[in-house]
Amino acid sequence: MDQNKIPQATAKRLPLYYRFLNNLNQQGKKRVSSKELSEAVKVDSATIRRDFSYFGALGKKGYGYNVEYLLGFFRSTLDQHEVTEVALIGVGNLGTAFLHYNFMKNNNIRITTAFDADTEKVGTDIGGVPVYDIHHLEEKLDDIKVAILTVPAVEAQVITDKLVEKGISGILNFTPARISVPKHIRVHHIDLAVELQALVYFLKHYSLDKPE
Amino acid sequence: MDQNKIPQATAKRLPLYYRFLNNLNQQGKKRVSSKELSEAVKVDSATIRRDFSYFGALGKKGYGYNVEYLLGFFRSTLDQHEVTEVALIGVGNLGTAFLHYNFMKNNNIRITTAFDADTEKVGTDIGGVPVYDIHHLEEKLDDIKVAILTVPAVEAQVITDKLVEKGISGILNFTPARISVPKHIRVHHIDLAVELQALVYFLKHYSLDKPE
DNA sequence: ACTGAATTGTGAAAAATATCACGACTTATT
DNA sequence: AATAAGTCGTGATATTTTTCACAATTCAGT
Repeated sequence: MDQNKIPQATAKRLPLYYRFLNNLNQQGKKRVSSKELSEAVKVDSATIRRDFSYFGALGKKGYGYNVEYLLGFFRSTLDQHEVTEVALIGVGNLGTAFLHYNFMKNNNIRITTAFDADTEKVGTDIGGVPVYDIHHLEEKLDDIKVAILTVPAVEAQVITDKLVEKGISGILNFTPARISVPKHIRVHHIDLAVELQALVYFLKHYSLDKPE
Repeated sequence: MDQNKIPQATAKRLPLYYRFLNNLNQQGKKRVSSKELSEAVKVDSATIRRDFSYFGALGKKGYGYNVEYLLGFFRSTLDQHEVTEVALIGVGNLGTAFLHYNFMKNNNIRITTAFDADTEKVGTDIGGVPVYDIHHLEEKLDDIKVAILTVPAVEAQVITDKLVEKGISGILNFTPARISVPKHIRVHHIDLAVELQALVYFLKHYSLDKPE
């Protein structure tokens, strides 16, 4: 909407920076240099300075960055003032892992609703989140714009279609299926098997001390 | 070691291609075009052709690619002939999800050993994988080169150090901690909270129909 | 055989990302 | 006040990745 100039690669690193700044702040640190931050998050210090510079001059030459100031800045940049409600579809092991994760701690994100087909799970609370019957997806999804998809691959497209119909904006897809959506909806894929296989491939084919 | 010319971006897509070729093959499809594949995996068709071209001329102009041939080619490229044994450290919800995932179906990867600190879990089998006491990591890890790290963040570095000492080559790190390792060891980070937050950020700041 | 439609493989260009390297400024110390 | 050490912000450059666009080739139909 507004800051379209920020490179996607930078945007993907912002949450990471944010979390580490939070840690530093909690440790009572007042200032931090790009070099220190670099060691903590394993991103080149020049890249960090460049990333920050897209938002203006946030630091002081010869000094570094004021942790509290930077944190406040990122808080508003990352929209941490307003809670984002998220639905979780599919309460298997992976889904349950998400339900137990406290996103509120660092991020103003809350999973408010979960869905599953298993009647044993429907009606329970997991990690404080009520689990509804997936067949009632249409009624219970009101106003939620983001969904985490942790269902079996075969269900992925059917459920996606329902989410789309209910006006979802973004989907974090953990199924191996590459789901199809209208082009105004954003889908991020995280494919655990692909990640594992890619790691194995890199180990076998790339010589040591190569980055990422 | 050998094919160092292949771009990293390409290498990361190979497992994805491989899985979809497998699907096609099981469906009995004999040929496929880069355009079809593109729709299935959501990667631009020119990118797919470019990716394949790093391995030589695998297709036929005006025809496309022979599914079986391509599959065989990738099988050997991705070292699918030799089983890769993987250890899983931390049998929480996320870890359990991995233990139930059958990587052998498409990939010749097998989780052979799991570790946890919880005495209730130690000694059990989950998804056919024996769970050992994490304090016996040193004795039971023999010869395993790849580990999946799904422990609480505070434990991450300590356990990593032990893995390094035992000669691990690669770690798939699901903890929010950015672990430190000697530079010849490869670590891939998958940070679930960061992924979720990045998605939310993109939704708020990037206008629609933007890619990835 | 010929024609038209489909599709690859790739040179070239564009776009995105990362890194280098240094002037300018800040702080601390003497 | 002067000096030294530390650090940012950024122009310039390098590297990586994606995309365009088209000649060359193949296939299917007549």
